[in-house]
Amino acid sequence: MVQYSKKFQAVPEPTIRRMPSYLAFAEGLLRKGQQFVSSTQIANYMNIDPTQVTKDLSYTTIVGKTRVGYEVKAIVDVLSEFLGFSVMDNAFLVGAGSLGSALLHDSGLNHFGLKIEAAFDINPATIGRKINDVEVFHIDQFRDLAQELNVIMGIITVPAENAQTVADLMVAWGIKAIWNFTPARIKVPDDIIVQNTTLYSNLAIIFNKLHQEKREE
Amino acid sequence: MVQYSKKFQAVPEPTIRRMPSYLAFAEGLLRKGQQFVSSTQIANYMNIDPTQVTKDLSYTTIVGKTRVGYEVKAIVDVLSEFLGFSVMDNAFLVGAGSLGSALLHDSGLNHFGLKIEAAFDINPATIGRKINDVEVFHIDQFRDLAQELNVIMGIITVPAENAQTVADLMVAWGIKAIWNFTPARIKVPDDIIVQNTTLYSNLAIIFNKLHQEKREE
DNA sequence: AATCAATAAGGAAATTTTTCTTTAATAAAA
DNA sequence: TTTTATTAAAGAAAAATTTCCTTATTGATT
Repeated sequence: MVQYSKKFQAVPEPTIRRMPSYLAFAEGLLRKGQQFVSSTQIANYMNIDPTQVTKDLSYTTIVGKTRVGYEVKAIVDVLSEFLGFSVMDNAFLVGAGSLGSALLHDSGLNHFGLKIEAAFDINPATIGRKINDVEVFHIDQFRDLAQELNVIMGIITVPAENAQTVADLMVAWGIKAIWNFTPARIKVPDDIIVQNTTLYSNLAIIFNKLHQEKREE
Repeated sequence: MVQYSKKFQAVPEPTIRRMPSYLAFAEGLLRKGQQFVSSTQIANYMNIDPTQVTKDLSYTTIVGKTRVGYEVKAIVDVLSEFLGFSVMDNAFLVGAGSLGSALLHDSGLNHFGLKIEAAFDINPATIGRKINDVEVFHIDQFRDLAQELNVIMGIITVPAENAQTVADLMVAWGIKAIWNFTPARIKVPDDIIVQNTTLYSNLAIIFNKLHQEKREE
């Protein structure tokens, strides 16, 4: 594994997974005008242990006040910054099908620092159309456009069997990170960051729990 | 935590998360006509340790053959069954916005054992419409329809601030599991299964890795 | 026929993550 | 002013997960 200096200790992935929810909670409190929030409150909201919250927040520069809690505004500011939500990164999306266009419509991505600059597909019916102001190009045009725009992320929302082909293209285009929404795993060079997001994994977890209940009866 | 007999040992969540990818891989091999697959091959595809694969598969009834591997067809059959993808469960979806309609369009859910019977919203523009043959009703009609159809799962794709309200409704309707796509955490009775699927968590992980690279430079 | 190499499987060890415990600080209450 | 209760924070312990190690099996090679 990669070595880090003590200053930049690697943050556990489960911690990073929880942080966006802390942020969403704090944003809500901020809107309601609440100034401080305790780890107990956050833990209660998240249904986790309070020490988990303090441990998680200790990876950031946020410090709490005994008997008071954390400043809500500080959580919002520091966490947005920490999670990389406060700087805008550019992305290309390949596969303007149903999931692809859902992402194109999702303003949340914009809010959390991701701007989808262009979409690509091979379906003539969608090429040339605009989805939520993002134009859909033929995939062959990717190379030219990648030159123009400073795009660091590629989003794959094509059918699973085409995932590797698209990933290869993205690597060739010089993309740094790939967000893969297919259940297929892709092979890329070591320096490319890959995040697999498979909805069906979540479905599997739900079904497993449902069936577990049945087994216990 | 819940107690299980040794026969029905709880399967680690990370294992269940990986299984749909094993399944997708095996389905691909089956289409290509490959009869056997080794843990090494699967591990190579997944970029994980081979023993991880054998450990994961050992939770199921699948057994491998030394020097040969696992039967591809067995993996497909057993894993589909094991993950609950081979029986169809019924769901209601609340929030027919962009993410909601993407899910309605996604044939993968059907393939993996989930049928969305109806969708609900409060937006008059979408009520009455059909999205991929699924009708959109006003949310007040939920109660009546829940009686008719044997719906065990509720899918929440509304804005985060309305998640709790919708969840409360779902619990009142007698739903057993909730698939929550908002970053908000919902409070439900202990016997209700909740699966939180927040896209932005994945975004946070990517950004974190990207920034880590920068720090290492 | 004998040897070699690849593999599954089970157990042990290491690592990671979560939970528990203790301590110190401090706002609120008495 | 003193006491009490709540909290953050740091460290220890426990639990969960992954990786390593060993063994046995068996198809392929010599």
